[in-house]
Amino acid sequence: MRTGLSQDLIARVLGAAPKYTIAELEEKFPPRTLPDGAMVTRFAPSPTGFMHLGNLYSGLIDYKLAQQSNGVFMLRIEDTDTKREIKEAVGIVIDSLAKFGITYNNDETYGPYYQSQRKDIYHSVAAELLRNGRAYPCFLSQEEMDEIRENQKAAGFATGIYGEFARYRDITPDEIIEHLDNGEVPSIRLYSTGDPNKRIFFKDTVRGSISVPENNEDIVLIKSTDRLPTYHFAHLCDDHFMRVTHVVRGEEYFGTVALHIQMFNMMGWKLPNYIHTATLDKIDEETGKQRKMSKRKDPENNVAFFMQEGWPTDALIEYLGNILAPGYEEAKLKGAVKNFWEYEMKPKKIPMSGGLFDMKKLEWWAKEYIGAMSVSDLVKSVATWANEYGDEKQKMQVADIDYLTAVLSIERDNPKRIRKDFITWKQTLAIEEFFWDELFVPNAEYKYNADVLRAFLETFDIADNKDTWWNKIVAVAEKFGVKNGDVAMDLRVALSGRTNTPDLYSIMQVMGADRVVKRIKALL
RNA sequence: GGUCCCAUCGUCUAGAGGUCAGGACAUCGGAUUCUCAUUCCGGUAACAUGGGUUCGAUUCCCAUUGGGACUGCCA
Repeated sequence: MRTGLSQDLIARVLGAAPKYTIAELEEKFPPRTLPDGAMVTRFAPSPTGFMHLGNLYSGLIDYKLAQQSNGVFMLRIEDTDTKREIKEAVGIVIDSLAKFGITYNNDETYGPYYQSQRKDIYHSVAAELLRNGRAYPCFLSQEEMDEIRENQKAAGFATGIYGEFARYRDITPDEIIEHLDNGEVPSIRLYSTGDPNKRIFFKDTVRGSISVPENNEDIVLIKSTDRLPTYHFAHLCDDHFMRVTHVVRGEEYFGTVALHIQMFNMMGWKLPNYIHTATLDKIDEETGKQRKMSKRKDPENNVAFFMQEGWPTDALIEYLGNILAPGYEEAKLKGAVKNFWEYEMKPKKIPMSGGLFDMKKLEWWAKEYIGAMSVSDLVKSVATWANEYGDEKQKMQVADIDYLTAVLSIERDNPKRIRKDFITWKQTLAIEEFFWDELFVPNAEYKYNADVLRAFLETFDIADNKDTWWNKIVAVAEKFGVKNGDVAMDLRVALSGRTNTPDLYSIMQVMGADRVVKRIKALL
């Protein structure tokens, strides 16, 4: 610990006098009164322009934990990196959460929720640290730091500003004033007294007891460039004053826990529970090796991709839910719960090893999910998607809701025989295209038996029930000495242009007599 | 290089000091069906390696190997 700075100097160092004392902040953001066991969590993305799967994954844990414990789930925007900020980004996050049914509760009492608007809080805490000698103003320039790092690397030392490399660690008030008079803006650094030879122990909710070396780096608390806090300092201030009980974050933060514990201890604040989640991986198509999902190479890493492609958002929730709460799938298959929200996840069971994102399994969840939908819900989902994301063709397909409903009703009446070939809204429309004359592509490759088609047409009556209809097909087959299936195939291809379709009778019923006759005649 | 985390079928996982190591997806085979999709039945498939501890280890400990994260005035 070093000698603290005077109030005047603190005001000069920070650019302005701090607005609050710690006691005032404690009063302004009182401990929450919640039922026992209630968890307070937050989803805290930095607005980088899009939401990726990892975001959704950890946000889902946050939300679920709060939801099942009658706690509070907040959305906090970590917009302290002014260099990388992107305008539309926050809207994308909010919109994505809404689409996945994740709602947050940003109570005014604990706001504001944009870190860029919480400067007063950070500066007030920093002032306290400056006052009691736990932090100091640092005037190291970017060039100096680069040089220090290069030298450290060359000498084989750990990089960073610590010990002898922390040149301004013991700067005196007079020297500070000198730099200030010079027009320099300092960063505020932690005055670390940690000893890397000593170890610090903590409990991670997922990984259990962990021991790491103490932190000895004089990490930056307040940046000189914009006087905004770094992630570490914002984490300390925000998660304390927002009264967060469980901090869910990616494992990339694992290495900085020692620092965070150090800061919480320094302030005498209660450490939140930490849940460090594993990254979502995929197999690289080129190398065949497992790796972290990447923004550049993997379009499916962007949740916007799933919405554009029309994946049922709930299916994605189910899939992700089963990953973060192993056992959910079994519970659902057994009928113990209806959906992920009903399943109680155990924080301790969140997997700690990297999971491969498995598109095949996602497809399965999607098929199951759509298979369980009512026709009207299915129609609604498909139409809503087409109107928001679809092209002209897809919008046309959903224009006539009655016809769309008829098309999508095929093979959905028998609960044991629900077709499971729908995966996404987009793909659903695509495989049904032949029902629309504008999109129907006759099959020119297929060798039709014109006699069969002609014979079928002669007896065809749209009013026939399925048995009568089938008997007529059998009769045609006998007449020409071909198999029943061959007749059906001729008709199938004639009507749909495809060799694979759902129930033929249903198709004809939905298409209507005119369309059936017209398409067959076109081949004669 | 340093610090830290992880390791059960192809994938996601369950599991306990003694189990035929269980499930799901994928895959393969069979039955049903006018094709496809369904549905039903069945099969293949795993405890990374080496040392300990123990009557006994895949389970506990150590090492090795492999994978991952971090090592920024980014979060």
